[in-house]
This record gives sequence, C-alpha cells and structure tokens, in this order.
Amino acid sequence: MAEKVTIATVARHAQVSRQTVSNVLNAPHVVREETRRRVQEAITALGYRANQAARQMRTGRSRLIAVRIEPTRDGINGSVLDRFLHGLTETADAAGYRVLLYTARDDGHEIATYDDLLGAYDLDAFVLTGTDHGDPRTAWLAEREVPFVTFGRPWDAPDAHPWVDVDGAAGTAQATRRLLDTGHRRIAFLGWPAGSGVGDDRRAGWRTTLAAAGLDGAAPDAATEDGIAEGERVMRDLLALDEPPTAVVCVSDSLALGALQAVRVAAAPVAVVGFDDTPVAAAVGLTSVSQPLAAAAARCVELLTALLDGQPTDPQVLLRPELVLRHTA
Amino acid sequence: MAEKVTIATVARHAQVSRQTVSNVLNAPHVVREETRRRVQEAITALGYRANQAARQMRTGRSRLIAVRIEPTRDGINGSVLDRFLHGLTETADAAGYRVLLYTARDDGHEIATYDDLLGAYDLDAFVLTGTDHGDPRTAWLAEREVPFVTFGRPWDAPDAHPWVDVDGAAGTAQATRRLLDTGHRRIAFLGWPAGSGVGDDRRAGWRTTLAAAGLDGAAPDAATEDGIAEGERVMRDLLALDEPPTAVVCVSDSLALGALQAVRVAAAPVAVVGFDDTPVAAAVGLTSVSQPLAAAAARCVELLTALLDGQPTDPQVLLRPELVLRHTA
DNA sequence: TTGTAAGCGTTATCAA
DNA sequence: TTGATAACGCTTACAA
Repeated sequence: MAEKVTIATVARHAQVSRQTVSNVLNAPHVVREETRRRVQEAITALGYRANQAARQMRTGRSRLIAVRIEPTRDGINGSVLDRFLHGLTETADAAGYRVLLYTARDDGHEIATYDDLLGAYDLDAFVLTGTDHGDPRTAWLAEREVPFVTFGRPWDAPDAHPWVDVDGAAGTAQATRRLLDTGHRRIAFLGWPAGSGVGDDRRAGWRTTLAAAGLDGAAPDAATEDGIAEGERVMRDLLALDEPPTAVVCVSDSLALGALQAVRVAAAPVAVVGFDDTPVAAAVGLTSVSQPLAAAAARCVELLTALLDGQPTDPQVLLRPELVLRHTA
Repeated sequence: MAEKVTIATVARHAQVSRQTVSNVLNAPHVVREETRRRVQEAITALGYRANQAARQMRTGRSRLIAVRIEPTRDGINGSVLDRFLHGLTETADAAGYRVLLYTARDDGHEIATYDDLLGAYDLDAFVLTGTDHGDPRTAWLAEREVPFVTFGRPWDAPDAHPWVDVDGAAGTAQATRRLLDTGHRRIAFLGWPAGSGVGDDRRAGWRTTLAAAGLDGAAPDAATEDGIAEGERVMRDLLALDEPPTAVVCVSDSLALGALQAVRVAAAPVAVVGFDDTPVAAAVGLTSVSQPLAAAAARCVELLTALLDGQPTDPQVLLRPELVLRHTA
C-alpha cells in the first residue's frame, strides 16, 4: 500500500502552505499563476486526490447521488432501468458525482432508507425512477428540502418538483402516424389497464392521432397487464374480431413481442410497433419507440447539479422519443 | 432541515461523555449494562446515525463497495447483471455496506478509476463481474492489496484470488442428462466460439455427459457470437443436416430464443434448453439453466466482509445452477 | 498573494 | 467503567 498523499504532502513538495494547495483546488483564481503551476505539478506528480470524507466533513457535501435499483420484474423492461443507470453513472461521473445504490421493499422502507443515507452519508441528492399519484416519497423529500429529481412525471401535479420524462404520447402518435402513412386504417392499441400515468399517456397519443384522422370510432383499444404471454393472448382476441386490425401500437415491447407471436402464428399481415426499443426488439426486428435514456439520465444529472449549485434552471424536462423502423411496421 | 444529531447530542441527552456513546456503538461489552441502555434509548429517541465521513477519517474504512455497471449489449443477458446488482445491494445493505457504481471504457480506464475511487472515497472493496485470461485489473488490485472478489473464475489461475462462480458445466450437464432421460439421442450444442472460459465450461458439461453415455461422436457442436438472430441462423443450419438433432443445449437464452424461433418456423419437434433463466425465458416458456444470482451476490458480500474483518474463509465458492423445466424440453 | 488557526464528527489512547 | 485529549484531512475565516 502506497503512502497516503495528503494536502500536506503536496504542500511540502511544492514548497507552499497547505492553504495554498487548497486554494489551487477550490479557488484557483486567487493564486499566482506560477505558484498554481508548481502546485499542479506536485499534485500530478504525487497522484494526489482530495479525500472526500475530509472535504465532506467541512462542506457537508458528499458528491454522492443515490438511486434505487428495483428488482427486474420483466427482463425486457428491466433493461430500460439498466441503460438509464449506466447513463446516470457516466454523466454523474463527468460532473464529479458518484452513484450510490439502494433497494427498498416499499415506500415506507424507502423513506427510512432516505433518512439512513442522509444521516450516514450526507447524500447530496436522490434520483427516483417513476412516481405514482400522491407519492409519499417525494413529499417526504420535499418537506426536508432534500434535492431530488424524478425520471417520470408526477401525473397529478406537473410542477410539484423537478423531473425529466419522455413524451410517451408523442411516441405513440409518431408510431400511429407512420402506420396511417403506410396505408393502415384499422389501427388497434394494446395497452395497460387505465389508471397508470405512463400507460394512459401513451394511449392518448394513439387516440388523438386517430381522432385527427377521423378514425377513432372503430379502432379497438385493448388492455392487459404487461407480459409476452398476455400480449399474445390479447392479440389473438383482436385477430378474431369481425374486422381485425391491420396494425397494432403497443405500450411496451413485452406486449409487442407477444402480439408479434400471435400475428405470426395466425400468419396475418399485421404491423406491430413496440415501445422502449429494448435490445430484444432490435434482435427480432421489431419496430419500436425509442426512449433517449442516456439523454434522460444526463438531464437528470444536469438538473441536480444546477439545484445543488443554486443555479436557476427549467426544472421540468420533456424529451421526445424516436420511432425506430425495423421489419414489423 | 432538522438539527444535526451528533454523538455529542446523544452524550448530553444520556448524561455521559461522547466517548461512552462511541463505546456503546463500537465496543458495547465494555460499557455497564445500565449505561448502555440509557445511551441506546437516547440514540433511538434522537434518531442518531453515525456520520460515515467522520468515522471514515478516523478508521480509514468507508463501508463502501464499488461495482462496475456495464453497458447492456443484449437486453436478455443484461438482466443477469441487473439481478446480480440487486442482490448485491440488498446483502451489502444488510452487512452495513453500500454499493457504489462506476463505469469504464476499458481495462486501463477501469484501473484509473480504481485509483480515483480509492484515493477519493477510501473504498473498502471491489466486486468485478467477469475476468479474462491474465486480467490486468485483478493484478493491479492484488499488487496494492485492495480487497476484491470477482463474480466469475479466473480461468488461468483458479486460486489467484477470491471468487464466486456458478458451475456452468454442471448446468449444461444437468440439461443434457434431462434430454437423455427423455429419450433424446442426437443432442446438439449451440455455443460461443471456443476461447471464452464461460462458454468452454458450459460446452464441456454437455460434451462429457454425452461421452459418459457413449454418444459424443455424432453430436453436432455449433458456435456463433451471441444473439437471437445468430441463434436462429445457426439452428436453421443444424436442422438442415442429414441427421438433424432432436434436441439442442444452448449456451445462453439469447441463442436459445433464436433456436426456438428456427424450430418453430420449421415446425420441427426439437427440444431447446437455454442458459441463465432470464425473465424472457420464463415469458416464452423456455426451459433454461438458472443461475442462483442472489446467492452469488450474497456470497460475494460474505467473502468481502470476511476479508475486511480478517476472518479466514474459503476464498473460492462454486455454486450449482438449477434446471428450470418449462415447455421446450 | 500567502500563511495561521480553528473546527467538522468520529475513534484511539491514555489517565482517572 | 468512564472521561479528557488528540488526531484523521480538509476548508473557511482571518491575519500577515
């Protein structure tokens, strides 16, 4: 184990006081150019790195951001969190922050964990993935003035706190428009049961686009829990209708994959569009709406750093998804 | 923001010195029972939590473990890392450790990141997922006596450092035996190109089981890069053989999914077994070898805490996977 | 522009 | 069994 290099080591090496080294690090403009250079050289020569624990004790800031990692319910959708986490880690890194993971069984446990993390590690901020109507977690954090950003809108109060989200309605609208442009007229929607903000939003994009084309009356609107098997089952029902749809916009790649399966079994020429552009979609050639996850993660970090540095920023960011065309539509 | 509760607050509240509070926390046996109780009550009453930064400054230990998060190449296999991470976070939590994430472009960058994390955050240990032949990262860590565990064996030197792994050969052996038991005789293997430790190990389990049954000569052994499309393509070739296999053991769920696709298109009654038991496998009814990821993560944490506390432990852990029977075999 | 002194919350050492 | 004191490495306030 190499000897520990502290600010004192650097000071000795550069023939200055410890304070001057600290100034070079935290207020470079106040140090004479020549001194600054000499100190910088000593820093790189010795491989000095400021000790975060000591810094934190003085400043109260840890340069640590916490994110919850959820159990993967569905390997397909799980990859979304995976990619978001990766983007978050990368951009946080670039901004000088590190990402700390935590898990929680439920909202109550999660709040207890906040308390824990805040008390023990002086966490600078939290990133929550997804919020429900009347989320107790955001209320708790807001009350204590803990900086946080959610990836996902608070559907009941759009300006309650900073968030980054992807415009799901714009995504399904784009998908529906594409299907209209390629000649489809009976375009179904395969979604989740009404009540989830995300699901309703995506359904709305499909509905309004059809309505704008004067085609909303006849279009079947099916709903089921998420899953490949569920998608296949519901799609079979749709194909059995008197006037089956010629295309279907799905709320997720899982459902789309199921739908695709049903369509292939029935050998029906039905176009299918998924949502999330998961790697599985890419693998099977499924056309899908792609969420800009890396960008979303980057904007989360931007919002957070602005918040922490007290800079004013637009606290709500809505990103546009993009339709990735493949073989199925 | 609530007032900060420090050890001094607790000491005042319980009418003892700061040191006694510290003793209650770190050396309870040295404190008189009655005093201990009074201090404990003050701790819970005030919601006191030891400040890690201060503790770390004194002890040099951060109770932080770093894990690398990799970009998801394939959404299907990505979920493996996802589940491992979740397990790791949970068991680390229970052991009083937190998980810090980092990314790296390549081995060199990763080593620079070690240096960074070690210098800035005084990380206690690293968990590496996967090691190659002659991995420079493990060499770097070992040289500096930084505690670490890998999830995955170092194939060239089995006892070079502590690791946890899943016995892939046992998994494919079990799959092959199952196929033999259900009457199959021409059992192919669909794997990765030779040279990867993991892939070769899984292939070996299939080969030795067939050899033990005296059936190794005729069995086709196909190899390709990972991916659904690749699996489908190679399986098509296998089905076109003069004597096509009646069953196929695959090195991954991705390849198995592709194989399944080819089998269904050809309407051939061929059994398929995957590897990793990803949620997608569950969704489509694919029989697959399941890695005990939560257990693996837990053992990693166990090994690490033993290492950090200087307790002797068996430094290598090989876990048995389990064959999950579904519809395809 | 540079240096000195104090203190952040904890634990190790030593004395009571 | 308990308490006083110093020290960990850093930054902020202030003096030189």
